[in-house]
Amino acid sequence: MQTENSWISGSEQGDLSERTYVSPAVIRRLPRYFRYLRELIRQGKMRISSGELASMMHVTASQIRQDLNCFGGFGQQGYGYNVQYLYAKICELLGVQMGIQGIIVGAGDLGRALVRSSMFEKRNVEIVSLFDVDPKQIGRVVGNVKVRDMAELEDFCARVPVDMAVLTVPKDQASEVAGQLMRLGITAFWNFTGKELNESEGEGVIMENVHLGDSLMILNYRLCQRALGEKSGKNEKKKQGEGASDRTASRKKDL
Amino acid sequence: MQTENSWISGSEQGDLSERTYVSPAVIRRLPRYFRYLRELIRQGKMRISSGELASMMHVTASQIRQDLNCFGGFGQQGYGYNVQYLYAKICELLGVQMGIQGIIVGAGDLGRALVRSSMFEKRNVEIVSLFDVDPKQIGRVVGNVKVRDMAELEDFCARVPVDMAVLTVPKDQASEVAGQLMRLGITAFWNFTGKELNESEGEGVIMENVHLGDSLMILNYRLCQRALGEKSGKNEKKKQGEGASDRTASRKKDL
DNA sequence: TAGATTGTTAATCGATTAACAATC
DNA sequence: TAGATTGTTAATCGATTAACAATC
Repeated sequence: MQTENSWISGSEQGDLSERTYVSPAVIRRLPRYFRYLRELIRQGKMRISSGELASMMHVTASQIRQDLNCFGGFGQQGYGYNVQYLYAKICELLGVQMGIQGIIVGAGDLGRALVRSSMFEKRNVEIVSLFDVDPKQIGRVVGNVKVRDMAELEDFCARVPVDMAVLTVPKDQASEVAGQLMRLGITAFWNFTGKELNESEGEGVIMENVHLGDSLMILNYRLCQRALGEKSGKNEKKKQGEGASDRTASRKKDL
Repeated sequence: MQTENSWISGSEQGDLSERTYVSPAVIRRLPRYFRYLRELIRQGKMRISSGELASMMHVTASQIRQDLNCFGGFGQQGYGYNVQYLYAKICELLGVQMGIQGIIVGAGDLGRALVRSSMFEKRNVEIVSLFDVDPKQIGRVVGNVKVRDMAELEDFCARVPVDMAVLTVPKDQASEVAGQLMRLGITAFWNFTGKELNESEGEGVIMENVHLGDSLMILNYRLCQRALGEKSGKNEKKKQGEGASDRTASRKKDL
């Protein structure tokens, strides 16, 4: 049996920078691989087969092999995948090595929650500043990052390269603030405002809209479906401890 | 020309509660229709054609008609769709009329940000309480909702029907807290912890995992792709004001 | 070598788009 | 009525799964 790492230095397995078209469906799954591989590394696992990973992730082994082979062969027949190597490759695909710098515009609860999280650090994204118009926020240091006045933004952007802006301003200010940032040369946005902003609003702009409400709606939909299923009696076995479906009309908030 | 509302009381257009199988792809798009229809109502628009809505949403008119017809005919030939009526139907599909009650477990920045947002109210979801273990948070009132001690949770659940719990606790406590809530009879979760929790962990459990980091990764990926495209010179027209790609090695945080 | 597991092709399945008859 | 636009079928496209030869 070979050593765990010997094969890593094997034949040049597909130049990542010259890869051909990869479908959006595959791309959207990469971050999930990233997360699971991270967890496997944390657990000290050295190798994994597509079948084992598939059962962890609740997908088919076929899909995993198909996905990874869009970018070249990362595994080895009879062995499986080396966890560290595969993780490194996924990181490379996702551009983690770039180490982009971003700012957060809007230092409200959400902006502060994001900057304090380990999310950016884990992905090699550095938040270099927060911006707000609220005097109560300006000057604060949140999670090691200083909150600056929006008035300083232009000057700041001239001094510090900003690859990306996280938008956590109120919805009704989203368009205006985004426009302002675009004029300062910022071309990538992670938009939490709930206002769906469009990539066509600026030449070559990357806009990643996050709609938390959509996710809540899907949850609501599923609760509704379950309730309908129970009511129509199609669900034979009566669920026990089910408080949601039959409930009195009285709902006092009890504050 | 008929009045704007006359046709609403027309023939029974498909009983929503008896509908047949609808594909997940369609379901996932419903919240987006919900958002756009809301905006149209806000703008006072009375009717809209599939073509007009399609160009607003950057999808095909065909897809919109196909989607809506999964649930029965909501439109009228030669006229289009009545905005109010269509909105009402989408709400019905998504179960907005249910008016579910939820709690938020974890009163950190994210939990507080969520409870203060208008997200729940807009979707007829009521947050009846926040819970935390931090004495500094317990007793506070955030966005009209009281923060209670986790120790009171069991008693609270016995008194108040809780359909859903929002998980905003730290990642390493996610599994434990979710288990605790399941034992108290809560069967639906909106999980922000970053720890991917599984539906199979409880009988009939609905788990909506939110992975903000995945969205950040896709943004990072796209920035990477753009940078590669520029480097390989395939992008003929030189982008102006592009600070992200060529940058000095010095990156001081400037705090 | 024999066993295991990938890489890859072919088959299936599902989702989107195009087209047009129905009808308001 | 004529024009507009849906509802719906058929055609295309894309994504997933199954199967197995290649190979470590």
